[in-house]
Amino acid sequence: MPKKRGYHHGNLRQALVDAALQLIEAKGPTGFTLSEAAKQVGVTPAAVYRHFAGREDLIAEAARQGYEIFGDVMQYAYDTGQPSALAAFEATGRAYLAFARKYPGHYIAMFESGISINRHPDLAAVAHRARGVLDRAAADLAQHIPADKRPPASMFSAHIWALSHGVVELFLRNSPGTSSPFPADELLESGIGIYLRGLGLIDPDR
Amino acid sequence: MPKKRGYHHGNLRQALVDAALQLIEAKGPTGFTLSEAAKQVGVTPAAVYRHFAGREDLIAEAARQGYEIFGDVMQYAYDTGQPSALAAFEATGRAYLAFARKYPGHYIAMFESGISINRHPDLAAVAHRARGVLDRAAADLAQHIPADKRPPASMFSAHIWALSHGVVELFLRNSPGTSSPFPADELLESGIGIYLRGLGLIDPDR
DNA sequence: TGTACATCAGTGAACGCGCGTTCACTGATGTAC
DNA sequence: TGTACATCAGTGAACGCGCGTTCACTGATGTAC
Repeated sequence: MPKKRGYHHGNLRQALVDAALQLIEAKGPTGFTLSEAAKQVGVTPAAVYRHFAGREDLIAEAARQGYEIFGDVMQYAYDTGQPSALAAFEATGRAYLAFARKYPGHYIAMFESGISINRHPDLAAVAHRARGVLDRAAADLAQHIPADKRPPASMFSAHIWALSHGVVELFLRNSPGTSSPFPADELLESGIGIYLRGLGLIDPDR
Repeated sequence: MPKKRGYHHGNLRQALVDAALQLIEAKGPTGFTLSEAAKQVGVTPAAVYRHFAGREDLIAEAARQGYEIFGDVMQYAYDTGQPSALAAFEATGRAYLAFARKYPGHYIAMFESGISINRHPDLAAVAHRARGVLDRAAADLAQHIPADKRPPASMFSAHIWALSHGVVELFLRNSPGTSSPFPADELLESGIGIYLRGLGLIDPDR
């Protein structure tokens, strides 16, 4: 990160996004203000408008970058688990939590900032890509269930997505009075394990 | 609800809570402002301070009432399922979702308003009570698992809580680009079903 | 039943604040010749 | 290499706004005698 070089900043756009992420992480999506992000970067609030249409646009960009990273992380996890459908699926579940832990600012911008994903087409696209990885992992896994008792694959991914999201919201951060009884990873891991056993995909005695 | 009777309102305190809940439901926890709640009730912003210490105090009261209702709903569901531990457990899961659907304002105040539950002791107490019902249902259920392969009961309740919360956040409301593939109830119901099967508590062929 | 008075529950004006946003501007940078 | 000029990326002052909160006040209500 280059020191400020007088009048011109050099990479103000990204610096603003980074500042926004930092503020969001520190104070929540509400705590972040355009002016404060500008101040943190050492720039006048008006300068922001050279790069973004406004406050929401800046948050949207932060979220977009988050979905980009999220998609990559999920894809990498999926690839790592291959060729085992089971391993790939478990890996994506773990990756979800890892992402939330490692990129809390992005996570909040994506899921808790109240951003309307459908108002920014590119945001919707990149979000869809990330979601697609989990869907594919679920579809692969569904192949291993006898067709007659096979629930739709998108249902799996929805279940796992919901479980992961709930674990993050309730147990990763210190949410509503949650004196977390277990570490979040362990909770998610065991939850997914029991779920997969319920699908008949894991030996009950494993 | 009595018409405004001139100078004195009659039940301003509760009217303000109701207005806050309505605003929170309509615009999210951020959208709610003290002044607007006062205006909606037909009263000066200053009048609010006769009844609440300030903005956060008002939200806290809304959340408190939410936890009160939530606790009742969960308790009722638990009782309804008795004496079957399984039925009671499933009922509480369903009750979670029903509560979120029926009382969205309360739900948001409780879980998404960023309220710090530990700053208001009575809030913590009433939240703890609600949580306790789910814990008890899980403990009852754990009795039916052979002791040597029985995971701690608080883990169940955490799993179910997380799954329920995730379903609400992602699929009940129209959250981040969620073109919900399934109704939330169905999703939660099936998820819990698979989970319980994974615990060996439901016949695989049921 | 009537009156005096204490208490309660509002008013309305004012405040300071920080926000998002705009505007005309100017300093720095890049480029054509 | 040097100069003129267009373009870019900032400044800084100003704005209107609605917020949360305070204050001295006043109208309405309840109660004691």
